[in-house]
Amino acid sequence: MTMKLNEDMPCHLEISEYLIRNIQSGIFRENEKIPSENELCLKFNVNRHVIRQALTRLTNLGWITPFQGKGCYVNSLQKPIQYVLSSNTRFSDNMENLGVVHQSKLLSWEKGLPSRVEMKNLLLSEKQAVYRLEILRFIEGQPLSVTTTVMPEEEVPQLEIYLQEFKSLYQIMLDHYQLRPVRSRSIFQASLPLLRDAKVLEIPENIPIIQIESLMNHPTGNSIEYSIARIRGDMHKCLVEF
Amino acid sequence: MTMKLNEDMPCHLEISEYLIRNIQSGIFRENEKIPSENELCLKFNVNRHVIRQALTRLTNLGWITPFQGKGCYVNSLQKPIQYVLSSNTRFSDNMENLGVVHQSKLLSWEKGLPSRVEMKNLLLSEKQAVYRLEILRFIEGQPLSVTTTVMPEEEVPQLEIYLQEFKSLYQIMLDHYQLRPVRSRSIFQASLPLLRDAKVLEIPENIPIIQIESLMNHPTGNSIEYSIARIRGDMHKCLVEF
DNA sequence: AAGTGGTCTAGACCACGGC
DNA sequence: CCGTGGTCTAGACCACTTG
Repeated sequence: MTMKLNEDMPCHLEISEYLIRNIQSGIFRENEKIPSENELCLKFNVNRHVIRQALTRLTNLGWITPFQGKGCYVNSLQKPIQYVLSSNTRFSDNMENLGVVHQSKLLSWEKGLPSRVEMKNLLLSEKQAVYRLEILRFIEGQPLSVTTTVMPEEEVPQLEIYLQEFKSLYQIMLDHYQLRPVRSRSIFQASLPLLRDAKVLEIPENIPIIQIESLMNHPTGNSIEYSIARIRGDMHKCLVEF
Repeated sequence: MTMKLNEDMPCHLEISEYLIRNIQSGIFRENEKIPSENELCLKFNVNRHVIRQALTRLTNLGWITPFQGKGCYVNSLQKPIQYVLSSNTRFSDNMENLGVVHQSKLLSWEKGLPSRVEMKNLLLSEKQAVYRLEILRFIEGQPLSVTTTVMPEEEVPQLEIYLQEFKSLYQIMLDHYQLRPVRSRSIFQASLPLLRDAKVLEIPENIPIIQIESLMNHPTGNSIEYSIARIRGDMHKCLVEF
């Protein structure tokens, strides 16, 4: 059973639009396999290369994920979690409030001298060491975000001791340093992930992420934490109230 | 002069990485042409199709833009404008403060009944009509964002009169209705543009955008403006202070 | 007319997954 | 083993830009 196509649009675009409509209308269902490349070749009576062009577009736009040897599967469409950003909220609080299963994992950490940007944001001299942490956060078992967090050593001396059994940065700061940082500003930007971030987030490199650069202060005033979070755009919304 | 390639990576990936490095290091300069497909075929001694795969990736990641009959040109890398979002700032104010040349254009408008979402946000009944505006904003002559703005008719009766010579929505509200809306909340999300938005923004459909859904109130309390802005991620940062 | 990118065909071999 | 997607070749014609 072959399928006719219009003639004003390139064939591969026509086919990708057709497939997208089929996903949107639920004919191809979430997490299920779409027809194989060969089947689509027969259906549309075109060369396999044309089908592959169409499927590449669907992959890039985040509709499907191809698996070698298995087929192309429709991505489960995320209903983004709504995170409330205010001066006092942190990741764990938000997820607790939403009743969402969450988890943090320390990917890596280092102690070193601050970069120019870090010096500027944390008001440090070039000799004041900082801790730099890479934290991966999950909700419902899925990677949601990677965050680079930088703190002056003098605020959290010997932090490595408490990193052995890392569960929540907030908890460490509270339990061992009596610190309760307050958000002073955040900067939002949409972008594409770096290859490294795309890998740990388990997404293709074409999926947009929201980057949130934040500065957290002591309640009394001085900056103690500078972080850059890269968050899957399709899993996350961020609400700010004024 | 041909070029050797490693063997552990697919050839097209290898080539696209090579080209990206060349752009990053400035060997291929901003707004200049990169070698043609045929030249690259000779250089790497591969089929044209392989080169096209590599160039497709570069296009999708926003490095180059192809022009039929001319060649592929390196995109000018944007330094994103930093917009301050607070309860009182609007587009014009921000751009004035930054000393940036800006402009707004009314793409279309309509008067109609509110959707369910609009009713919920603006606290309207299903019989209360709304004005719906599509506004395109430019900075330095380049399209930056498309915004859909919805306002109850009763707040801005006979708005169409003032839309004839549209320059700034804020100005119209202030001059003709003595309204000075205040931002009550915004929701941020990174996503890909709809085809329609990609066209008016003059970007490929793979470039991430930040979507900002805002609710603006009367200083006294009730909601008077509900808007959804879609903004080029590479041209825009949004700062929120707490 | 020559060169560029855009589309499409036909066919080959490989790597991977599941039966 | 077969079917799947991933890579690559060789060649064709078209649409568009430039000289």
